[in-house]
Amino acid sequence: MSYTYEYPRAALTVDCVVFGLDEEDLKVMLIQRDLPPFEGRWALPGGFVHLDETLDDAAMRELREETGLEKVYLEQLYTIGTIDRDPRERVVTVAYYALVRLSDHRVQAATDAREAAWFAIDDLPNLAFDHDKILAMAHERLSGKVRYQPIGFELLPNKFALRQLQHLYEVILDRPLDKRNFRKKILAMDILVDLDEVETDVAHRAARLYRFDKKKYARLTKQGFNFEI
Amino acid sequence: MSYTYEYPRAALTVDCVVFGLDEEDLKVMLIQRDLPPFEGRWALPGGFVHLDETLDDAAMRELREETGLEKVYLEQLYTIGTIDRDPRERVVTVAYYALVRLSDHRVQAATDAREAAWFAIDDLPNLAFDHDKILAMAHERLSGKVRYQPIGFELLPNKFALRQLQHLYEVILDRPLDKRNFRKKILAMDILVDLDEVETDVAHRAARLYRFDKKKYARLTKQGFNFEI
DNA sequence: TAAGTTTAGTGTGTGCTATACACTATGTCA
DNA sequence: TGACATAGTGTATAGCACACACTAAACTTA
Repeated sequence: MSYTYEYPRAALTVDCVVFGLDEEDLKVMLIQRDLPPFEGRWALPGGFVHLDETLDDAAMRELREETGLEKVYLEQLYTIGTIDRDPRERVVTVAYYALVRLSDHRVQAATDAREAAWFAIDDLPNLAFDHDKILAMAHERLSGKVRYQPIGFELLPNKFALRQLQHLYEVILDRPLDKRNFRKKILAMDILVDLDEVETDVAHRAARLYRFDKKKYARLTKQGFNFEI
Repeated sequence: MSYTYEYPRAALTVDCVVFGLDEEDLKVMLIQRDLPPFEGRWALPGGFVHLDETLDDAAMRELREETGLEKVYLEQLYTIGTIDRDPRERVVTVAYYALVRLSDHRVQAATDAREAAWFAIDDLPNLAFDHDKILAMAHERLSGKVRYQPIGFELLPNKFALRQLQHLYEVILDRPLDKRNFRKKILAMDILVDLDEVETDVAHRAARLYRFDKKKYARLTKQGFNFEI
């Protein structure tokens, strides 16, 4: 089967920058290419957009197929149309970034035989295509957005301690935050639910657990409240 | 001439939301379609991406061809891949928004015979395709971005009075601002150059003229300064 | 030329918010 | 039971956001 058009057309792909957070670093999931070009190099998960799916759907499908991830927070980042970004032909890619809870989605192997792995954001391998640029753009967007949108919670387990939340912001914003001021600020927003539970299996005093209250946040937002760290 | 591919491909277009500001309102430039579908309806300027041009270039070219505008501030907005957004076939569009100085670019007729005209943002006609949604998205982006990036100056003449600048923010943010606080804030940023000139041909006390100092702004930004209105 | 009209241009006080900063409480482990 | 590790808490200060009203200057018109 083949398809013919009056004018030449670019191929359209999606690529995903998948962020995860562990006790140490901000991480990114990469897959190892098993085909030329850039065979053997690490790359962002992604692939061609089908004609019967939206761009968002394509991004989700590729994530599922290549990394086994499902139901993650996904947001469009930017569309890159540099002419020679793919050595084979003109390929325009719609870049997305995703936030996943490493605690839930334990480092899974890719379902379709390619190697998939997490890399610390400041210890990345050489990447295929212009994926380093896309990744840098995603990182920048995340750092910017996390301060005025409560998307950070997408990286934490549903139940989390305030220390974990603070750690998240310290890692993403790359600067230390004052514990007392941080707690004051976040609790004053009144968007967390105190679960009346504490951590278990920790070798020290256990911290209280909270969860992010999406509904309350939505309500407050309608009343003009602005999230900001 | 025709082009054949192994898999079907979406058509790729760019569409531009062009903002301008006059003494009254925030305006948008639209063109009247002279071909089906939506023949006769108003639409965003835009068209197909050629294979030998980047997306940015395509957006600039379409703007030039359809509205006569050149050297305007142009920024990518979002890529829309809804499946049935064009009744003919699958069309993915990369939306841009542009800011132009109405003072420089006097309302020009389109160069390629289509009608082009400015519309006040809150008095728009029915638009073709999903252009109303794209326009709303652009408006939202502009309102958000104008507060923490000095892009508003792209809508003003190079020499402007503080009243005009304040008016710009009042129109875009859709709320009144206090004159003294506004002046204090903007002058304290130290990103304007006092030109030691005054308005002419006004029927009242003439205001001093300023211009935005791009270089100074860049320098300050490197030192951690953050623009904010 | 005087009065009227229109916009330019200016300063202060008050309350809130950001920030800096250090100790006690509680649980685990040896 | 003592050492260790992290949880959890309050206050003081400085700077910033915001509210607020009058005088100055230029032109217009009677």
